Formats: sequence, structure tokens, C-alpha cells
Amino acid sequence: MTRADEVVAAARVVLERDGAEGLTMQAVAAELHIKAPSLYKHIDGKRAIEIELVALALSEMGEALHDAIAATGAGGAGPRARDRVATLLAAYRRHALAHPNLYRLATAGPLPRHQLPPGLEDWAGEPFLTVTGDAHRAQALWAYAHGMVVLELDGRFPAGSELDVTWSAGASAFAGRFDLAGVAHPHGD
Amino acid sequence: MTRADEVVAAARVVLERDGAEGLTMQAVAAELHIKAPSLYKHIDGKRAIEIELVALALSEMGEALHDAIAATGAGGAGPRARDRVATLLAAYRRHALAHPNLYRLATAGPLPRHQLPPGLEDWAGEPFLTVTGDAHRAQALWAYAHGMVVLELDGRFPAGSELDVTWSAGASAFAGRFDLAGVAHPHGD
DNA sequence: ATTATCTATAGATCTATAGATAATGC
DNA sequence: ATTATCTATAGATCTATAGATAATGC
Repeated sequence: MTRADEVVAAARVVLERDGAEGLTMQAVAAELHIKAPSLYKHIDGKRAIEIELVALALSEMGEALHDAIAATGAGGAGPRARDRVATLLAAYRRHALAHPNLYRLATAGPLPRHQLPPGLEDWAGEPFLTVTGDAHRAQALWAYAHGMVVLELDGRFPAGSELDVTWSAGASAFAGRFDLAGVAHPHGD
Repeated sequence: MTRADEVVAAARVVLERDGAEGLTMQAVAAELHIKAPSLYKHIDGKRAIEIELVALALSEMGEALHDAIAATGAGGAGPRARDRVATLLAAYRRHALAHPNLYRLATAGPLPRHQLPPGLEDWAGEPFLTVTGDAHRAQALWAYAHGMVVLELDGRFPAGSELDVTWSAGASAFAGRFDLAGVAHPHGD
């Protein structure tokens, strides 16, 4: 682990603990028991740290999602479509809520695409394509998951909301079309 | 229009033009051709301005949504459910993209519920309940709309995404269950 | 020699208060 | 008198650079 990696690791600790607002060069340095100016000998500045954290977040989220749907077994659209959607959503929610500040950092604002490992973004989102079988439905499902997470993190749902039921309603909605298609247009192959 | 209202109106201009980052007391004062300290004689501070802006944003969004579904005519779940969902989503998207910075301010972070006009939040969200007929599905649809908007605003969808199609896919998904229900469990009344 | 760290500090903001000054309305 | 505005400024941060100092490795 290079010293630069240690800086990023320390930044992660600070971010998870104190939020984006608390992520300052001084706080990161303090986490390493050094002074802020020393950080600049190892990493290019605050923005560089943030970009590393975004890459890390995408990577870990991708892993959580791939793992989750791998366990459901492969397969296209079918009667188990709803289960697979629900499984994916549950993994997304669990992972995001377990690392709320890292999740926010990685999803808020424009993505520094040209500074991320090539393919990382696509790979992380792949599971949405896998469970929906269609690029547009994949994007829609992802947007749904993201919307639910940020609203939940920000406490935007009224008190007393039964969020498990709401999440479930979304899973049904996004799997519904498959079920309906299965009834109305049985696969010819 | 009280001077306090003029301050809020100026703040809105600054926010829409320069984003949340540019919304400073100095910028608001400059918009009114006065100096920042003078603002404090009219309004309680920056946070007070922001809260007024959130109330304004909720109010205008609520109006846009109510207007949109009013035009589709009342009615419960039925074959036109998808149209009504699509109409609501279109209005949500159009309004949010027309006032991106106000939208962000109003939806980012915790809602100052106790400092908003009573009932405003519920009223603004009512159209989602109207078109879905169910509180959980309403929340899910709202989360979908919000997710789509913030991802679109932040440029998070890959270049070349056909967002109209994606929005449409969500509308179909959330209306699908109604269609399916209509097929599988015809209304008994 | 090279590397890591330190102190000192420039430079850029922001919010908000204190107290003075000018203008308006009774 | 009251109201609106101004100047001056306290107080709090943050990022980042410059240059000195100590420690490590050949």
C-alpha cells in the first residue's frame, strides 16, 4: 500500500465518519497524524482524493450487486424476474445505506468519467441490465433505486412510511411488465 | 411585496443563475444593489432564505403536477392508467429541468418540515397518489421520478442514452401492474 | 541524495454583528 | 422616531505553496 493509498484510506474513514462536509485536507491529515501540507507530497490535492473515492465506491457497489445476482442464478426474463429484481434492489439498498457518505459522494454531481478506470462505470451498472434484459429498463430501474436511496438517506419520506413495502412496490412494478409479457406474448423460441 | 419577499425573490434569481454554490448573502445583496449586511434587517439569515425557497419550490412543483393531471380528467385505475402516469412524469421532468437549481435546493438534504406551511409537502405529492391509487406505489413512483431527474441533471446517464425511452419505460413499469390487475382481476364493481 | 514532515502563511471566501449615517414619516 | 443602508470588521474556515528541518538509504 503506497502512501497515496493510505491517504485515500484515511479520507474514506473521515468521509464515512464526518460526511462530505467534514472531508477536509486537515481532517485527512489528522487521521494520519500528520499535518495537512504533508499530504500534497503524496497526492495531487483534494479533488484527486475524491476521484479515488468515487472509483472505490463504484467498485465496491459493483461487487455487491454482482455478488447478489450471481446468487440468484443466471436466466433471462421469466417467472422469477420479480425475485431477481427484488434481490438486486435489496443489495443496492443495503450497500448504499451501509456506506451512506461514500454513496453520496459517488453519486452526487457529475461523474469524472475520464479519470476513472475504463469500464468501471458500465461494469458496476451491469446487474441492472442483467435483471431487466433491456438497457432502458435497466436505466429506469437504476434511477428508481437511486431515488429511493437518496430520499431515504435524506429522511425525505414522511414519518411512518413503510419503506420495505415501498421498495417492494417498485420491484413489482419493474418486474410486472415481464410477467405481463409472459402472459400476453409467450416466447416463441 | 415586503422587502423580505424581495430578498427571497433576488435569492431565487441568484440561485437559478449561479447554483447553490453561488447563493451567498453578498450575491443576493448585489442583486438588490445593496450590501450584504443590509439583508439582515429584513430576513433572519441565509438559512431563512433557503427555507423560503424550498417552500416556493414545493408550491410551484405541486401546482405544475396538479395542473398536469387535472387535464387528464379524474378516474381510478383503468386502461388509461399508463397515460396518466406518463403525463405526471412528463410534468415532473419538465418542471424540474426548467428550474434545476431550485429543484435541487428543495430536494437535497433533510426537509425543514416544521418551518414549512402545514400540508404543503403532502399537497405537492398528492398527484402521485392520485395516479397510482396507493400510498406505497405513489412513493415508489415519486422516487423513480426524482432519481431520473437528479441523474439527468447531473449528467450521470452515459452519452447517447435515449432518456425519453427510459422515462417511458418507467411509466410502463409503474402502470403495468394496473394493466395486469385489469386482466387478471377484473374489477367486481 | 532523497523522502517525509513541519511551520508559516498567502489568498480566498462566507456569515454575521456593531455602530455610524442618511433618509423618511409623523 | 423609525427605517434602510453603509463601512468596518470579527471570526471561522479551507486549499495550497514555500522553504526549513529531520530522517532514511545508498
